Amino acid sequence: MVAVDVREALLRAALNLFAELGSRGATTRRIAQEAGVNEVTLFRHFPTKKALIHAALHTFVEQTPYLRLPDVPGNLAAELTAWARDHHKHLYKLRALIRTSMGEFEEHPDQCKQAMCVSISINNELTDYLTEAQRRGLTTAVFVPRAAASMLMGTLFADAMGRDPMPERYPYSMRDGIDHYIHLFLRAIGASDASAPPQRVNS
Amino acid sequence: MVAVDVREALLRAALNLFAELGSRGATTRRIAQEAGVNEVTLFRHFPTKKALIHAALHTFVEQTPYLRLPDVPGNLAAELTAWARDHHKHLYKLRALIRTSMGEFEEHPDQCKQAMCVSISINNELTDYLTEAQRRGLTTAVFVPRAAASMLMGTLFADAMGRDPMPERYPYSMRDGIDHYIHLFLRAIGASDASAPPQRVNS
DNA sequence: TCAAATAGCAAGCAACTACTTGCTTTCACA
DNA sequence: TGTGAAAGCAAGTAGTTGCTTGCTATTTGA
Repeated sequence: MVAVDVREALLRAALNLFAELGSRGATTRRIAQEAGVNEVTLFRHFPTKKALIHAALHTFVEQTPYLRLPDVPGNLAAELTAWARDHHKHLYKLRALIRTSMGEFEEHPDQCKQAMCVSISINNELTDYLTEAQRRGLTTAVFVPRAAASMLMGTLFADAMGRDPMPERYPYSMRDGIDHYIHLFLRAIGASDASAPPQRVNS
Repeated sequence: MVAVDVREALLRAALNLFAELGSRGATTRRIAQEAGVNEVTLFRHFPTKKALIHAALHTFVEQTPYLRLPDVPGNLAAELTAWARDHHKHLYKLRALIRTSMGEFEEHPDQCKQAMCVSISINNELTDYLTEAQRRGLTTAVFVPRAAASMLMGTLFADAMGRDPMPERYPYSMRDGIDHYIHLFLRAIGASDASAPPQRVNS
């Protein structure tokens, strides 16, 4: 096993164990074991456990891709539905990591902010998209784009985070849920084609 | 100091330290110190640390009051605004505890569910309220009450949890934010008085 | 006033933590 | 074939963890 493999194995193991057990629970012994590597080797690649976890979060965040919204809004219903599905899928896949990071905000605010910075740029992008839609007259209602963006993202976020701790709150499937949310959202911003009840959209 | 005081001091200290440091960080030494009590005394009141934290969450959850929605919906805008303000205030006050509980879901799912059960009943109550509003013709749009309830609660939840880790995403005040959310929400469900832009409402 | 309940205190337990040291093994590459 | 980088391994550091033991001081209620 060459050096770069060991490093990557350690980063991946650290990320997985951090997501599952938090930074206190992700011990150097466990990380090394999960990476299939001796614990001493861990300390030869990273000076401290803190540095390892920081690096794990950093490289993960910077590798994370996400679906971009069009610069020029066209079909709001179609574009927002596709975007919401992708964003929700992404949040749901990373739910353990996100929950753990947020849970450690009091103790390690910088580490938490590091993990959350993706969400900030996505929020900015959605805000820009809604502002542009508004400017082009694709929406008829009066609303504050940033607040509307927070509403839609907050809805998707809460759904993705709350689905397994509170299944009672989400008796519908993810797909149906997103259709409902988008339908409500389109009417909230006065998008013209929001009059019909939500229909299945093939993606 | 009589026995009941010691017990309550321990419960309160355990809750605070759990919210701040998680169950791994809330050590029995620290809890005892915060409660102004000897560590041995802690183990005389609670058999294990686990039992103490469980009891702390349990008594806290069952003491938590929350503003009820009217059984019979009248003025949707006024009632939902008052409710949303109260609910958001509550979430924001408990943000550290909620974040920590959710962060430990992978490791202690039952403990997390225990803390989240309040949110489930609130969700049920809001769903009932919206169903009744729909039945009485106070809303003109077609929507699924449970999904709408999740949307509003999700929005408030994400705002309360994300405000301090991501201030960039919430450049408006809590009060203004809630006004915007409610305005959007009322139009989403087709509440008749949702045509005007959001105005300050004295509470 | 006396006994029972409850607290404090000092000490210690075994297990685990992050991290180190010294030495040996493996292996690509020149 | 030999050399240097990188890995493994056994052991040990000092500190922390949940929890216990044995004993003493204080309070409380009959």
